[in-house]
Amino acid sequence: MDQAKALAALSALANDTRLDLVRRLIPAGEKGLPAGDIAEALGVSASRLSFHLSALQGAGLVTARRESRNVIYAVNRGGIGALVSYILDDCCCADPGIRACCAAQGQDHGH
Amino acid sequence: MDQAKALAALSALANDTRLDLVRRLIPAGEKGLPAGDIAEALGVSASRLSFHLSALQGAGLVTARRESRNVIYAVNRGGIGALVSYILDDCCCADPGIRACCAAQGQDHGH
DNA sequence: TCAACAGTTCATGAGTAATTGAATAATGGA
DNA sequence: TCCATTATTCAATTACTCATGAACTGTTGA
Repeated sequence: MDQAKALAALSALANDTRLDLVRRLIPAGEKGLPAGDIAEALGVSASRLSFHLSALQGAGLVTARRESRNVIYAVNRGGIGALVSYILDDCCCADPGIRACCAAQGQDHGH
Repeated sequence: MDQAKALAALSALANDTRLDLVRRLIPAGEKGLPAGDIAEALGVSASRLSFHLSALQGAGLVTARRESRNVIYAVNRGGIGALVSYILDDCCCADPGIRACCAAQGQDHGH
């Protein structure tokens, strides 16, 4: 991942609706969710949802596939992982302090 | 970290100049760097630099302290760590696939 | 083929972010 | 005190992001 792609991914995540969107898609895993279901769950208009989903898709954070009338969106774990790696390794020069700091939170005693 | 703070941090990182800024500040550690040195290193005007540094500071990603005529900026490892934790744990529901995916890159065989 | 359904795209307008250069602090030395 | 240094703030401009609703595309079943 280069800086341009990282920037696209960061910009994609830097939005309330899109952060909610990712949070909804994660539990659905590879199976994904139809756009309509997501729209209803989040209480967001279809066009607005489409706008935000394509932002996430353009940034490589979600995938889309058509199934009959529905378009199914699923989170792209690799894309999110690559972004986190970029932040930790490229941007933060693999600083051990930062990695330790966020590894700690992920386990038990979140500070 | 709540979503509003995560959003502020993501927005702060979602910018070319500010990403470069973080990359410059990391090696300097707690000691930090004077604004003027950073401006020169990045080839950015003083006012523009000040603008971007205060964006990072507002998001809790860097700290600033005055030392005589200089203002010294240093990266806030805890702030960046908290953001990464938020992405991995809150937003991605601690999905093991994503954490594995970015832990792998940080070690040896980055895919 | 026609109508209903599921999503996307487009046009508009409102709000926000970024760049530039000039003006304004704040500090330290002569 | 006066001046040079260092950095921030302000005003103006430009560009971008987002929300909204209408129009459009693609798909299915009657």
